[in-house]
Amino acid sequence: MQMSSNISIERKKVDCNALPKGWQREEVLRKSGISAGKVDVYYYSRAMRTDASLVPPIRQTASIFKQPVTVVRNHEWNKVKHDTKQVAQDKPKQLFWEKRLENMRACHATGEEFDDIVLPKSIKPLGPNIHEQTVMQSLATALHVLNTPVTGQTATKTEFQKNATAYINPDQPLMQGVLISEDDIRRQEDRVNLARRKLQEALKA
Amino acid sequence: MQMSSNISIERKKVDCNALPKGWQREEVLRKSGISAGKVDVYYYSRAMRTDASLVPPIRQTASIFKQPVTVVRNHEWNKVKHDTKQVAQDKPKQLFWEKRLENMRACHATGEEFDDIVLPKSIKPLGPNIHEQTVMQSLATALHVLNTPVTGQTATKTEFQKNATAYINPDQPLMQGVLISEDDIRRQEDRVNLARRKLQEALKA
DNA sequence: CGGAGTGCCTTA
DNA sequence: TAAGGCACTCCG
Repeated sequence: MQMSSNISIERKKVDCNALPKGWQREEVLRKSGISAGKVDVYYYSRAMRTDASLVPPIRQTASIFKQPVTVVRNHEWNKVKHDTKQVAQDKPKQLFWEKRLENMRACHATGEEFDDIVLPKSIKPLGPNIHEQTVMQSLATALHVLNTPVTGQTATKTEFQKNATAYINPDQPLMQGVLISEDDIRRQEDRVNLARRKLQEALKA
Repeated sequence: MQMSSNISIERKKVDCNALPKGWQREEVLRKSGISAGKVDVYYYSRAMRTDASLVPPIRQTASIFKQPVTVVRNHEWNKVKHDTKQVAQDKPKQLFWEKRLENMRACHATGEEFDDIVLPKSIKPLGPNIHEQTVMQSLATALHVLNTPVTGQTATKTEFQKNATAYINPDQPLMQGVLISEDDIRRQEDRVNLARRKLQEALKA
């Protein structure tokens, strides 16, 4: 049986010289359960996901939704166990927040601006005055933030023109629904296989 | 590389006569990787953790807590996207559900009842009319269901007598807080080492 | 943090 | 060399 002599060290960030510049190693001790005492190691290049600078520019004010409330008699108020699971509620989402990025361009450290990125034809913008570069930013954010599939909006173009605010799905980027066919999958498999064969041949030489 | 000629047979549970009653053998075919085609054999002695019959008798009705609600104009009601993340809320926990087990006893298949189980002296019941057999059931359920440490209630006996419902921690069994000292750990290590030595000697003979 | 699933060392 | 068994990774 092993026990750490210092129980307060359960998370530590390490600047590790063996790592490429800008990478960081974090060790987190598992505190409970079957696997208590094991260590999970995480590597980060640049800022973490929770970094405020990577959060899209949605409204920052507090939630207006009602929260569950427990009423207790006065002399017991400081003994009540608060159920943290119920307190955590999502903030309301700002619709069309992508518009705030509309006139901004990414640039090199030198100040030189990047060229526009060209999206595949199957990705079509959806929404009032949403054009290619805005969908690009919307889609990139969705891929970065969502931990569910990115499929686009399900409402039709007509519905969106009638009342975009009513038909928008705020979890998905501002593009028309994208369908991946069996053929698409097969084509992608072919590309991967081709790349593998090329790699094998390169390794032989 | 070996592959089964019938790809649908990649997991099979077998009632094996050579096994003691109640045991089950499962064979799982490895589907990918270097060791694809190899078979892993698992033995189970009773139901798995997810078995519904093992869930303690907590209240089964729906939540009475308020849920976030979105008001929409009438002609659009069937187009609203419901945010599933917000709908999923925990059911309220039934306090003192252990009382439902109070007059029940485990028995053999023959109908013969088990003797009462005697708990260590360090485990003390806590709560209105909670006695040894009820703590036993409360504790057994906690050990089975929790994936966090089982430590007992933190409130004092006096607080519990004053207002059990206010001071109860519903995540923990109905026993007074239990402390494991370094000495307890050392004593347990000694017991394990002794048992190992006995086993070694038995294996030599 | 748990569990499914795979890597790979040990044994005979 | 294969089977057994444990360590480990990966992902939800």
